[in-house]
Amino acid sequence: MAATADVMDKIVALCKRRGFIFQSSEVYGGIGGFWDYGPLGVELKRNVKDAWWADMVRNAPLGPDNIEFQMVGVDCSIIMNPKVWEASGHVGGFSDPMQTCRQCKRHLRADQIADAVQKSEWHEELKRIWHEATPPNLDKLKSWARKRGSKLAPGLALVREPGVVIDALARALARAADPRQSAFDAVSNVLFSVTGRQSASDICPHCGGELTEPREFNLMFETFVGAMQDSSSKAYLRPETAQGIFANFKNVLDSTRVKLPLGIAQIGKAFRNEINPRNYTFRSREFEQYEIEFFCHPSEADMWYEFWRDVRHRWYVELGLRSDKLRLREHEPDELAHYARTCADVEYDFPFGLSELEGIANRTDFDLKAHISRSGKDLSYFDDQRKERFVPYVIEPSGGVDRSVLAFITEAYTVDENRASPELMKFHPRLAPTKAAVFPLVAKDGLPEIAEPIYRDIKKSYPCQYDAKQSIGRRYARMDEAGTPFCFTIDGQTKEDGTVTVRDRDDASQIRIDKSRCLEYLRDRLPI
RNA sequence: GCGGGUGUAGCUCAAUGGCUAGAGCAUCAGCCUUCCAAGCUGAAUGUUAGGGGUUCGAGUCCCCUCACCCGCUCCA
Repeated sequence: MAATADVMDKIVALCKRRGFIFQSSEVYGGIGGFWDYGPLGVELKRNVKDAWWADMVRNAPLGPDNIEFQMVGVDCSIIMNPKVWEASGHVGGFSDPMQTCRQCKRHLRADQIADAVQKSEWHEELKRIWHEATPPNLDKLKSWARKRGSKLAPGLALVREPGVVIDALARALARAADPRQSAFDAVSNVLFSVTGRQSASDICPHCGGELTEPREFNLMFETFVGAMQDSSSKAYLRPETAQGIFANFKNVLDSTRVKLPLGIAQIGKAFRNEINPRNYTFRSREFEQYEIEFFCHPSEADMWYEFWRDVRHRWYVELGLRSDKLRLREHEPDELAHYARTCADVEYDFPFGLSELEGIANRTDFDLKAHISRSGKDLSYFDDQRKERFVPYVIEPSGGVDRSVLAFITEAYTVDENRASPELMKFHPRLAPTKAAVFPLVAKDGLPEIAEPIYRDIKKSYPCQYDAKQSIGRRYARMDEAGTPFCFTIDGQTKEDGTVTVRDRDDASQIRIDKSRCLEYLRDRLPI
């Protein structure tokens, strides 16, 4: 674990040193959960998004049995009518009331507490002792508190202040007409706290300690539309781009002559007020998503789900996530969100653990039906072939752009102690921020005069750097850290036979090609 | 939000409560250099996170604030 943490630290350091990723507002000490992309990072991220848009939208793959289907894009506003988020369930359901244990300081979801208490070992034992005798044996309870209790539930009132609690229990039993009616659940609150006011839902399942009041954690950022800040002007920054697509489903149908099956794609920012952003850019409060909502007939939903799951997994592999760190994992039925019938995650094993890059879900007709019901608009679809009107099912491949970028960075990061410059970034050439560099071996003897036109020629087609300063080794090393796949070097031999060397980033090998063929060399190795 | 840790140059780190806060690496300039962070010379770089206090004197001790990191929680 120490070693893997070190790897992440090295990656973070390289990303800062070379200008991939900076902490947002760093001059003011930073701000948690927000990150900036530097000159190399913005090129890398743009390449990732461009590759997605090119491969998924403009040149979408053929469907099962080579079905050609339609794929279009949208770019929706970040702030939408708040009713969108009421319909989608985000206002009500996208928040988790949390409670904190005053004793052990654990943070717990309020809706899971009562259940967890019932299942806890200390609760089982208390219950058993209580029911063993009639009336309950208080001495036995007292000795349990001293021994087992102090281990299992050190935060429990009965354990912390046995005298006070046992007295309170004795009084409660004396008051009861029939001790047998003093069912465990009815008086158990006395066991839990000296005030007797706590119930099983206010007790820490781990240590028996008292919890704070439930606190609302709505993960949506709030803002106000217009200058007046009151409840009527409250709005939200979108927590996902998907709802913009659902809200525009009818607009797209009515304006573009598309037919089902139909995919609508969007890349854009989304915002979630995470309780605790962690793991570098992985869990950010402001992040970018690429999402497809793929609308189809309900009877074909399973087929399209499998299709998209495999297409999306393959896309990551083809862009360089070749190691066994990339995994495709089907969700277990009990893991599924309320809106999803089936779901698979594309996961990457980062140094900080296996984490999700993208989820592919069968969302059924949940979202469209929610918007039909809330807005009163008819969002159903009439299929001319089938002569049938229906609410489409939706397959949703929803990926995190920044998470993918971090995975590509992590996979590309390579340490080779046999090289003079051990650290390098082996980006897929399609993703590499800079595609090539041009160096005169020395900054004299007419070499710069040969190199500069080559650089200017390449620059018209590909991001390219020119560098004549310092030793050649240092220049190669800098390009290795930037992940530049190819370096062209002009040397003395260039003046004699017109050839330059091409140096390969991954193995530092060199070949000579004619100086007129540099651009052609790149075109053969870079798509588009 | 709670607990723990950290905060000195771009990076890694020094500096017993005591002189003008130093060193290596990196950066930049010049020289040299015909293929892998080479060599020589030189330069630039700090509100010691911010604020307050104790003291003759604070990077160092105390308090507050801020930020980041690690747990609890999270899923694009």
